[in-house]
Amino acid sequence: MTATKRSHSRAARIAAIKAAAARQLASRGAAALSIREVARELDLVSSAIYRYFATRDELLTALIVDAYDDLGATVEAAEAPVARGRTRERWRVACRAVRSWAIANPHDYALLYGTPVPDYRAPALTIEAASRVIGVLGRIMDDDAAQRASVAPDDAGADVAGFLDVDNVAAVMPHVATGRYVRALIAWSHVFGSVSFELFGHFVGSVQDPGAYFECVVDELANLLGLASD
Amino acid sequence: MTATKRSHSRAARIAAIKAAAARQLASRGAAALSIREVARELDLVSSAIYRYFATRDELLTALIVDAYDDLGATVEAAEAPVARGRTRERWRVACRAVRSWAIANPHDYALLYGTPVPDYRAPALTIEAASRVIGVLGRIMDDDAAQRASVAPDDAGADVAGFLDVDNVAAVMPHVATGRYVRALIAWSHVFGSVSFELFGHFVGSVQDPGAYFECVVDELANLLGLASD
DNA sequence: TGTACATCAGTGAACGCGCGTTCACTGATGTAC
DNA sequence: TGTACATCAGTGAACGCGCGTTCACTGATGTAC
Repeated sequence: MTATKRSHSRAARIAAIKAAAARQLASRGAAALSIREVARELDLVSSAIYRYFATRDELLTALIVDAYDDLGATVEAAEAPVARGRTRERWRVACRAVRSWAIANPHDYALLYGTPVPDYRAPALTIEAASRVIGVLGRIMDDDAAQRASVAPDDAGADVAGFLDVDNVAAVMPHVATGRYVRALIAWSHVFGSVSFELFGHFVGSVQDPGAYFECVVDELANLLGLASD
Repeated sequence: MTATKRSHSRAARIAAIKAAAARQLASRGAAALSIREVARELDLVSSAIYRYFATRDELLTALIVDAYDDLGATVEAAEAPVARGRTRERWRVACRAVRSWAIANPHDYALLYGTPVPDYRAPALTIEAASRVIGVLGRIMDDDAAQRASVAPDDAGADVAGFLDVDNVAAVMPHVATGRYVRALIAWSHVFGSVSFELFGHFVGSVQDPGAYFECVVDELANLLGLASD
């Protein structure tokens, strides 16, 4: 009982540490995240943090997992209200949500999809956390395929079994034909590729209004996927 | 005359500093690049470096410019031997060259296309240097369009003038119809998006053999661009 | 309910490290007459 | 060709900074009998 009291305040402390660290991440980026600075913000001595996180990397891992989860939840929430059958609109909304989240949280986005932090090795935990967004985008493609199973025979004749993790991909979108996996991966990865290019400054000189451009891209990808128009 | 001697040895020093810095970049990444470490490698005192580069950022800028140039030259060299008319093959070869270069020089690639270095603002110089690779890929698309001007009417009806830097894009590929610009940008940026995903570990769990996958992607992009098959 | 003991949060000092940059300087290399 | 002067490369010490992590400790909170 009192045990719960102590563990409750412990949980609160952990949350406070993560929140402070997240704020620092948001304002100065992952490289600038420092245990001493976190401690300062909480009016603690730096060594106190070690009661909660054994190492800087452990704290960073927690932030990564939280960020993936936040992104996943955001995209889920954005896409949920759209009628299940309107797969193209779901796709659009989900893609927009990814981009908006990235723009609102550029350093978190960079932490997840940018250059890996040097000397940091991502534990399996983070890979699992990453799957939430993948799940949303995959489910949309899958629902579309399920609705119109007969329509498009796979044109990409390539035998994909040799170079994809077919089981994993199939688990995410069981109704999508194997021959369309490559396009699905292109569409999925391109969403992040576009956002990265925008955030990292590679559209300077070619794209003036990234928001409008992104809309076009999302529709082109929907075409590539053969999503039903509406 | 003797003036040239001094300036020659000066140029050699600058080259040596950049080479040492590039080695460190290659082995530990941009964040770990340190003027003191560079000086150590050259058996110099750290302050000596300031005779040649006013600041760490200036050195970093030089490395970025060199890296863009190296990438550009590599892709140009790879694509040059292919007959000009075989645009699809040129596209394939150029894309492969981008990927190979990235794999061979992962830290340079990350410096160019990954998360921007914190507190580093890229001068216009680097943007100019970046255009060399863009030029190669753009020229291929343009040559293809020039050869078969009549063929594909633009299907993407979007009026692109509002959100692209149409003049700049047109300068790179004057024969490509405005309506195809978005696809061209998708193809171009996706090459880097795929390479980034591979290098940064986001294909773990879905792509087993990134080389084979990349081949498929490149062909899909060629289809998207409507490049003549051969 | 009260006491003896164990657990845990947080302290404060220290270790050992590396960094970018400045500054006054020596000595060699080049220039002008 | 020789000398007086200016330019430049490189030195060595220092400034001031921040970092992650360890360790022996105090005092409060919780547990067992």
